Amino acid sequence: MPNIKDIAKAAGVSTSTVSRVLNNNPLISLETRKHVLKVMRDFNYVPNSMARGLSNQKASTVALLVDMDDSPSFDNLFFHKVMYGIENALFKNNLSLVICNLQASGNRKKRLNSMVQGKHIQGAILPSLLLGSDLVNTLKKQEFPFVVLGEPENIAVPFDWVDINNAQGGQQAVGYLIEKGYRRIAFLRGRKTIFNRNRLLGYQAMLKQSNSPFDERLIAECDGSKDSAYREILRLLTLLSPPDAVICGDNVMSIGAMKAIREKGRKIPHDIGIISFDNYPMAELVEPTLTTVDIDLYEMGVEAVKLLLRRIENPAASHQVSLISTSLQVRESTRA
Amino acid sequence: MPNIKDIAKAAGVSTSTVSRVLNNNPLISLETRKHVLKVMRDFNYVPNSMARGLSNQKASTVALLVDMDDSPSFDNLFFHKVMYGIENALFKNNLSLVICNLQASGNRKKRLNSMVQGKHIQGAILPSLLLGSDLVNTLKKQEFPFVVLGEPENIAVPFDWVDINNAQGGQQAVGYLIEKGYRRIAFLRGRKTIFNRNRLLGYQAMLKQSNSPFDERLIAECDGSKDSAYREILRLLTLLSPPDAVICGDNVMSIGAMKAIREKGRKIPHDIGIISFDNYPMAELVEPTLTTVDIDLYEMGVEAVKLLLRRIENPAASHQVSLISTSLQVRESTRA
DNA sequence: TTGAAAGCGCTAACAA
DNA sequence: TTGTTAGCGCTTTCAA
Repeated sequence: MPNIKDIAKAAGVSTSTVSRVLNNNPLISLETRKHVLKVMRDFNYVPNSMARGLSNQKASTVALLVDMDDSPSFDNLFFHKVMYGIENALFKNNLSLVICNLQASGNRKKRLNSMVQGKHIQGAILPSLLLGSDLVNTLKKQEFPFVVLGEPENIAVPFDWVDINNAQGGQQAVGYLIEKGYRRIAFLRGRKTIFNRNRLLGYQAMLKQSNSPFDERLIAECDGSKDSAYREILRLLTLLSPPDAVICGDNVMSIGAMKAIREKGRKIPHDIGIISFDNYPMAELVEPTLTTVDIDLYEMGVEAVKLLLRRIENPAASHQVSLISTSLQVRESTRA
Repeated sequence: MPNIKDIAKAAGVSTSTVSRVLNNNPLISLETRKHVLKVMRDFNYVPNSMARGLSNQKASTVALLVDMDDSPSFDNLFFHKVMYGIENALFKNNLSLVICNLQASGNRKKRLNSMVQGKHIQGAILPSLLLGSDLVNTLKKQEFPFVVLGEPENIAVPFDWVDINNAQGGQQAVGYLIEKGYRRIAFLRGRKTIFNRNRLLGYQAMLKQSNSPFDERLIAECDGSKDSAYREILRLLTLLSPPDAVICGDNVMSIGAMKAIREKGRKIPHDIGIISFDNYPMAELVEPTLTTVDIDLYEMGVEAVKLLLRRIENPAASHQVSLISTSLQVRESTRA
């Protein structure tokens, strides 16, 4: 396996010249560059990433920190798509992605520290869920570049983050339902997370904007499970003036909601319309298929990398936030 | 950030002594070792991974190669769980996991080559799906350590691989159904993959073993979609002597099957029992909930790492295969 | 049981 | 525009 010396010798130049070619240094004459590149190709030369990293004092990897013990956050397609986006964006920048599992069961700080201090990674991307333990402070103190996935809650220090524009999603759902003639739109909220709150805020904002009355009784809170959704919808359907449409926090809740509606003898989408957040495969497996608020998680990953690279480039830059637009995926659960 | 010199100086020893302590070299006296360890702790010292790697001529990472473009293989919980197992097992061996996306759209060989030759990774784990292009040969030729996930098909060169014991799963399903009094057991096979074939083989083996008649007409082939499963089951139910139980290739097919059974007015599990392969969340969301053949993907990841480390340790070792046991997850879709 | 020093492959300051 | 050379932080051989 050839190294830079071999190339230099074969090309009849010094190692620094080869290095410059490698790094696209503009000082090199076109002729020399071409020649060296040819030799590299002939030798099938690939620079040693560790030597490069050591010399440059920076790794060529970025970590995606996750808590794999936390199934709801890790064990779902959400994560996959984000990861896909991240990997692709990193690759385009000659970086590679390392997955680092910060389980609650292990010593998170220690593990992260060994990655950071050990120069294993150049930056990190982590879900806001992981912020609880004072990881942020640790990272901040070391001036280590990182970006957070999902709007953070109650964190004093400022940092870069990216999230889905959940409020916009709520607005789109309401707007579409109104457009289709639904009038009493319920909102089935899942766990008390910040993104569910934002979705609700969007819902309220759109009702107001379209001069529709806002009825607090149409907001149901559940724990995100199928069963709790089922119970809540049954309850809503016994109201004096029951809803004629429901916006569900996610696909799982939608299944509980649909069951309740079916049992009450109402027809979807004729009597009651449903829009669900998220767009998992099951949205197309149920009957009728679900109209969803689709969230572009791939793009969210790409954006996270963008922010991270910006931060690495300029550690002192002002903190930035990116929100990814949502879009409606119309299927059968809303009137045509 | 302290380096090995700082530690050496502070401890009043040479850098080689510090290095020996770092590497658990037994030649170091207990006293010296303790002292050096204390200084390390005081300084919060973490060795630079790149310097180590450069010196040792080997990276501290292992790559999981995936094709993220291929949704069916990547975009599912299957992958998550395997990854979970891999990460954990690697971590226990002071290795970290890098995700490398070998999309069909990109130049796979080139990308892999830059990882391997660039000393970015010490070994690789890849799904058998990726073997098509002659990646194996490339890896083999370089004597690069790798392990394959999933039984390979038609590959001439031998290598280490690990898979779920699918045949065993088929046997368990049949055995349990027979035990519960079902007599005419249909097998709804998904795409023509090797693991579906193995499941079918297990099915046949167990029928034979329990002296149950094997009726070819009870084997239905479909493309793995809900709709094709629905059609096939409808067809089976019109046979002169229709099945009283169905083994489905996966959860999605089960949904189509259940729909067909419901429409025909048969009751699950009374009239017809269902067992599904895989154990996705949706198995618990449908009604009745699905009895499944659970596959331990976490363990499969762990095992893959075990084989990989063995190969790294001893490149000339004989090739090994590991099959992970399946287990039955009993729920409502089979008689109690 | 420990230390001195060369070397892993690359980069960059300085010199030419 | 290119070459010389001193590191980057660690490991390991050889000598003591």
